[in-house]
Amino acid sequence: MARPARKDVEHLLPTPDRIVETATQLFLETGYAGTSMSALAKACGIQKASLYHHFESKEAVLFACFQTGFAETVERMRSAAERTDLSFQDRLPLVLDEVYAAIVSSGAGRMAPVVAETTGRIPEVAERFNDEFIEEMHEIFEVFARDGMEAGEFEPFDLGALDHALFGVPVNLTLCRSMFAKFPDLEERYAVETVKGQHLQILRKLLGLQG
Amino acid sequence: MARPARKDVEHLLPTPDRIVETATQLFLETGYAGTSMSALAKACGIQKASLYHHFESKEAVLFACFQTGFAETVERMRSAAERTDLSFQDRLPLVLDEVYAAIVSSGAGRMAPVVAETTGRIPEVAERFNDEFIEEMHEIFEVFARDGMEAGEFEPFDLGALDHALFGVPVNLTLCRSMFAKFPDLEERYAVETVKGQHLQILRKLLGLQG
DNA sequence: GTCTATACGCTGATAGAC
DNA sequence: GTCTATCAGCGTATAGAC
Repeated sequence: MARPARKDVEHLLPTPDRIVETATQLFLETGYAGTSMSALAKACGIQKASLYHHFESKEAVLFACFQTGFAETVERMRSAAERTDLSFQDRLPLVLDEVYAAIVSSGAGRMAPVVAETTGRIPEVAERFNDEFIEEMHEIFEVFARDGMEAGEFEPFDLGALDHALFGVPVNLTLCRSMFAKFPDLEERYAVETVKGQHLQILRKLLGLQG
Repeated sequence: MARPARKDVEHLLPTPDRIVETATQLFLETGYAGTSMSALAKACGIQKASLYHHFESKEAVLFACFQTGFAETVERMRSAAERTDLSFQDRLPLVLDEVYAAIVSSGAGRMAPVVAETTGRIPEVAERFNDEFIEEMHEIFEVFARDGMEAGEFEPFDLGALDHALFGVPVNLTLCRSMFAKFPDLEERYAVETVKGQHLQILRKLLGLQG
């Protein structure tokens, strides 16, 4: 009996990319330890042994998941922060858009719980996550905020505090959206655009842009 | 040959409590799926089979970890928020102390990544976490903030936004402290008291208490 | 590059002695 | 209540045909 034909979607990406994308999804849903190579193979529509043709181990798959997207994400945020054709306060919502893309919507930031889960046994993941993602994002925003203050567009405010105010809200949102992913009212209670709007209010008030 | 004497510390708590406490610690460090019953037994200083005398399954241990402390934590926050002998602005740091205790220092909030990891297969955990912890904390703060505004002590500000400003910062801090637990400079970069102080600045500014 | 088949340790869980 | 001994099944990973 012939093997049933695969769905077209499985051929949209070369196998290694498809594995990484599928693995990312599964790690997000059930964690690293909770995702078996068998489950990954099945979700990819290939046999388990074929995984080992592309990646030498499960850890290698994890590393590959963290190799993707950091640089692009950081560069998108940098571009928004350096839009010198705009005033600082006009750049603020653009920067915020990139922060939410990076952390909540499509982003690397959603992997934070997986980093927490694996940091004990695979510390390299946490190191890369910190060096290539977190530190970069913080630095870009710090420069942006300080320049805005020096230009007199933003009221002076503690840069460290501002940093927490910027990243805390979307990180909390991502975690809630992950914890309550199965709740039917998720999109109501934790709507990205709504929270982003409220977050912008917060930042504008802290930077003295109100009124 | 005689079995080596146990350390005194293992006898400070009755066995079921010791199991729950040890399991909480292990779940925090290596996740639910990443923590085996053998590892738990060894960390408790008992045999694996003895675990099953006290808990009928691994899931039962997880539930027990989430049964502990929610009510007390919520009540401590409520007490702080309802200190009618103090002004609203004097209550604010006390409320913040309880929020940090609940989420960062000793708290139930540190289990959020475990909730995220298990919500797909064990949705009851996420439901309890939401109903008995998150929702309660939000409601207490919302009442506190609204009453403070109505009393004229706080400037009016969007309550939803304020909510994100309150919980985002400590949730982000907890997650960072979990991800970078092995970093030698953890206590420098992510010191609880420092962040709490910066967080208080943020809230005071949003509530119009500056100056 | 994908498959079938398999090695073998570890998993959650149980039986039954003490 | 704790132990030793054991189970079936699943975990990661490999061998070798096509």
